Amino acid sequence: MTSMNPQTFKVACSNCNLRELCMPVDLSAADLDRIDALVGNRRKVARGDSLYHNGAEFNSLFAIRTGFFKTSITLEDGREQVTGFQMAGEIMGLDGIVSDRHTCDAVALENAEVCAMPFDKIEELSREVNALQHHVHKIMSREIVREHGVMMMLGSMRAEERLAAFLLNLTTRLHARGFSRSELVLRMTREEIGSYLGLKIETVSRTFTKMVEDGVLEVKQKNLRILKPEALKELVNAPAC
Amino acid sequence: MTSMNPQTFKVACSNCNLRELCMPVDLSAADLDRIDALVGNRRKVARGDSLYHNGAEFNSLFAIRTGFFKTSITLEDGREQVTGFQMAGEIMGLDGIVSDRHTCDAVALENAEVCAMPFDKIEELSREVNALQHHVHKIMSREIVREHGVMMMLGSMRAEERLAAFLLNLTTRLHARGFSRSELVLRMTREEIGSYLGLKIETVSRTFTKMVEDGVLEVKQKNLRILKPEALKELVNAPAC
DNA sequence: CGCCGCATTGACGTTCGTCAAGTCTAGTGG
DNA sequence: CCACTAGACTTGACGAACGTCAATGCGGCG
Repeated sequence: MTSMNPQTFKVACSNCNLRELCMPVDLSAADLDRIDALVGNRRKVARGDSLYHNGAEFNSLFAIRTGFFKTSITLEDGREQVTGFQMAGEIMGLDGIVSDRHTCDAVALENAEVCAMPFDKIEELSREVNALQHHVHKIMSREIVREHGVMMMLGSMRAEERLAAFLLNLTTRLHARGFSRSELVLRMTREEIGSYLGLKIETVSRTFTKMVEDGVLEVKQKNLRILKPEALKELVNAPAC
Repeated sequence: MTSMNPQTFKVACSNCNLRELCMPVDLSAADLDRIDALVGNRRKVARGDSLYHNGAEFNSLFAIRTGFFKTSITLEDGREQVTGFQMAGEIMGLDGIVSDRHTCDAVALENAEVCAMPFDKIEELSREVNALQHHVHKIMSREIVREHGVMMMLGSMRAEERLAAFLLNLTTRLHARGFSRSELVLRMTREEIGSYLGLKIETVSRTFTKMVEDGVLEVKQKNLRILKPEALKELVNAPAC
């Protein structure tokens, strides 16, 4: 066990390889040091465990260092709606600011590590570091815009368009992290994809099958290869989702 | 024309009756004065006109003083998705922060008046007034949580549930502004309701008709009366949408 | 009055959900 | 090493919910 986590050196924003994705660029060395101090502690979350859940006290935002999460809300009758999938460099927990309590569940879909950033410290520091202040605003605005895209998917697209938009979104984000544009491994189940897209698992499965028959995709379990990216794009006239 | 707008006195946050809805409470008189200075200029928007549109340069957030808006995004093929309806005291334009451009269209559904608040001034002042800083964060977080509710509606609810959730949401917000809980006037068309709820206009119409037949609603044009609020609530197990 | 936009209603079609059976894979334990 | 099992996924047959198309109603306004 001990050998699994040999890193005893301090992992700071200043030497984190996700910095461009996560934190503002163009900071002075002094400001960078102060931002390092934001990161209270790092925390491991095992696959299947939750980072926070609906109703829990909100204290911190979380930056994902490694791993993959889903966020979801659940109705009283048990219906679950996945509201998003998050990967390395992305920020979680924004939903908790308004009421000092988290309003959704965040579950790790693979073993993950996050940086916890106490929100009162973020507010304190962003009064002094303008770039941080604006960055926080941008992160929240980006989330609002992302959700507009999801609303467009759910409200106006048919099953095949939704799945195409979803795959293009995933590959775009993975490519920004150095992965292939054409090959990816799904970290979520078909059911979770369906919940996110407002479709039942059978419809997700059938839509994958149709895309394979059309020569657009290769599907082997959770491994996907996109054979015709332009065909996917044609299925979606969407803006930036 | 001149007699239609006789108010030549300065309308400031400090004497605005929407203050509790719009701005932070518990401010010192001095801070309130500074917040007054945020409101650059007021602007009238006639019914059918747009406050901003997709692609336009982002400078300001807008607080609605009077009137009613819709925001929407449009695909290249013309499909429109209404992303929200906004009423007095609510803040518009958050989508523009991330890219310095607005990413949706905001159209007045009735004659409206808004306060334009230059965003750079908001950032400047919120470095000094902590309550304002936290308030801005809360507003953005609240919008994110609201959109989670919309995703739940679009992804997991049937037509009747969606309409019930929509009506309850409207009456709740109207009641917070001093209007009746049981009577309301729809400012939007059936088609706009449908776009927001991911339904076609015929389905919206039929669902209204069914609710009337069930004795839940009275519908006369855009005038609604809710006869059985508990029946509406039973249709929705939703959290806070 | 007559037009126009919005809304309603009916008949019918399509998409997606439901139900049920069956397959595949990974993991477990004999 | 190989049955056995559980969970995830696929596939087919069928049905329900919603979309589409078309006709009609109805208020408001020039």
